[in-house]
Amino acid sequence: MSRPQPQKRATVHDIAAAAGLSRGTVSRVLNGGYVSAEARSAIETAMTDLGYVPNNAARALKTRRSQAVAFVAHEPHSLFLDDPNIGAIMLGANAALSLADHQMVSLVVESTRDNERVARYLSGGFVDGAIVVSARTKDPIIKVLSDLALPAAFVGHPPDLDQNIPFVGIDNVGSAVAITEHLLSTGRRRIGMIAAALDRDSGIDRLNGFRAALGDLFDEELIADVPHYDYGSGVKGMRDLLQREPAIDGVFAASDAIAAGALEALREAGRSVPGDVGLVGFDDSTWAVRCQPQLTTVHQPAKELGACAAQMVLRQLRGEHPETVGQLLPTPLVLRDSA
Amino acid sequence: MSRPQPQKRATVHDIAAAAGLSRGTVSRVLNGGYVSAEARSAIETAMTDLGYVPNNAARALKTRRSQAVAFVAHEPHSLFLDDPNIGAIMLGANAALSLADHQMVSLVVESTRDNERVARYLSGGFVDGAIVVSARTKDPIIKVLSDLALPAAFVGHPPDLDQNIPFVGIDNVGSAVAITEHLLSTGRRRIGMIAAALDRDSGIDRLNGFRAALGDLFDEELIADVPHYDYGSGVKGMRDLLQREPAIDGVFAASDAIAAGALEALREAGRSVPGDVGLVGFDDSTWAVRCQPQLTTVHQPAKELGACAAQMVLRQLRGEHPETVGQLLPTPLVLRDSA
DNA sequence: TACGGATGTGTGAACGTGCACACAGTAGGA
DNA sequence: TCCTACTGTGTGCACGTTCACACATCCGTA
Repeated sequence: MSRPQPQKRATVHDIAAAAGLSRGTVSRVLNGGYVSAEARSAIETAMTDLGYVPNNAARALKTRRSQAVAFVAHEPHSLFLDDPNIGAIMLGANAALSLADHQMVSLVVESTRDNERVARYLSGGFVDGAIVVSARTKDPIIKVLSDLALPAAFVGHPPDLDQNIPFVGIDNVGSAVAITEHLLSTGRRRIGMIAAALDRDSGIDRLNGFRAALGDLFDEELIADVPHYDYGSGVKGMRDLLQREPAIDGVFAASDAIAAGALEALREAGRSVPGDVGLVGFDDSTWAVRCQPQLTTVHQPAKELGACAAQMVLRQLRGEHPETVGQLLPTPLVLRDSA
Repeated sequence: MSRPQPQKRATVHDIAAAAGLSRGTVSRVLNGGYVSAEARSAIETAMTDLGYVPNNAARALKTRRSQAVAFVAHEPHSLFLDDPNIGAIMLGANAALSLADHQMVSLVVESTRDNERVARYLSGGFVDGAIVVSARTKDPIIKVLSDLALPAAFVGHPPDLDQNIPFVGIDNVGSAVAITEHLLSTGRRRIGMIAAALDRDSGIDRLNGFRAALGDLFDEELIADVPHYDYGSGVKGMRDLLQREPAIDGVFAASDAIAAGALEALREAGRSVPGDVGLVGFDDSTWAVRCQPQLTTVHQPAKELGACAAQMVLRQLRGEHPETVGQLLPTPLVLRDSA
């Protein structure tokens, strides 16, 4: 019935003409203002009839708003895939943004070259704001954002973060204390930790919490320091610990992926979990339930973190100043079979 | 030294004035055309001095090009996280697009409501093209794309895909034949399959390949049909198979995640792998090396699939018609320990 | 009657860019 | 000498929208 209507898209002019009104009134229907009921309904039917969709580029040009927010992930690609956490954060942010009619544009920073590309992109007016995850200490992006005064929010917070940039995170110290105390409560006394990513706040804080919870039982020798939160690091770290202290009876792995790797190393060394060694992880990711035995771990509300960061950016875009600069989300302990 | 320069961004006018030339010449420097060497260098220094970045919105408005390509993933969120494959495809596409100065915008389709949102988005001129992964048979998005005549490419191809829309994929049938023949070559005779996602080309093709390779040995009873390519489905499917045929000695899992789940079910039933049962997967994802024993599987070039789809869209944007409508990438067998 | 406010509508001017066109100068060939 | 082709540059307009402003109408009240 209807013609294929190949490329012509309806504009405000077209629907104004169809409704017998002016461009201004159409604009007011879209953006709010005084419009009579008849005018509004006439325009709305015209819009559905002609299948009107506002032209984003024109709107962006005039309003100086792109309706897009960058999601900057500072991770090597491989880790991006290996760590389900970051994916969940991204999905949470995406959901919150699209609910507010904003588009998420994801940028992966891997090399220094990428860093420049992203800086140029952020300063190019392509986005109205930015969500940054897993930034490092002394990350150049922190300075870029400060200089641009671009509305932003961090997931996690590097210690040198600008005071005015809001962040959302979890209480890594408190969570580490809680899970370590759980290990202690099951009677473990020679407890080690596979600590990862010590160039980031999350890594440092988990180690500090562990140290604080153990008190006199803490032994520097029982810390294995690995670069990433991944499976391979877990295998390596656990082998290391076993060599240094064969009598080890408890391990706090800085992530579930690391715990899974540790489990493998323990199995290969003939130790049973939780019989010989109690093992706990961190994240409550899909890893936790995949393992045999399933992992006792700290639940990290990844989706909520992303959503919360998105809200923080959106609030700034609405001109509101975030009443809380930093926000910490709760992290319940999840008790399963590994400790 | 330089003033903070709070919000004013340089425009073509500004650099034209700074270089003592006209807007037109600046535009020609940016987009090609006759420009003298002196004029070009004068403009280029003015651009770097003023930190000029072209205004995307204005350019998009004028050229009717957004320089953005949608990445449409038709997956439940949970699967998006569970399946590393799709993440790798996304990263491959992203890399190829940003190399060509295009932005990738990822859209996750989960519910029918999402479907409408995406259709509206695609028809809204926000993107110049679309990459679609894991579309279902009779997916409404196929019709939307055909109607819009939007440059697109599919990863994988539903049988009812429009003849003119290019796709890239792997030879699922051939790969399934190859891996099944490997199982046969190790002496297995009662071979079952955990088949998944039979509403998609990949799922159907893997099953068909399996059937073809087995010939007379094929037994309908030894097919467990599960909905998704995930771990949980693997556990369930394998339990099912074990109950139907305790003497089963080989299993082809439709994905590595499924194989990992199957491994768990086999362990729980006291069967050894590869001793009692030979097990093979599909994807060569991180799952394959995490398992104990590591999985023999089919390597799926996920990143390349994404990159290839991106190229197909870019070619169309350049006005070239893709010389090959469909392209299949090679999938080498990876022999490890599980069979 | 006149006035001020609330409500409703139309109009012109931008936003920053690319492109068609006009124009100018030079060189080569008939 | 004139015509054409090529190189190089400037100018006006349009892309589709929003926003400030002007204008018009209606009401209640001084």
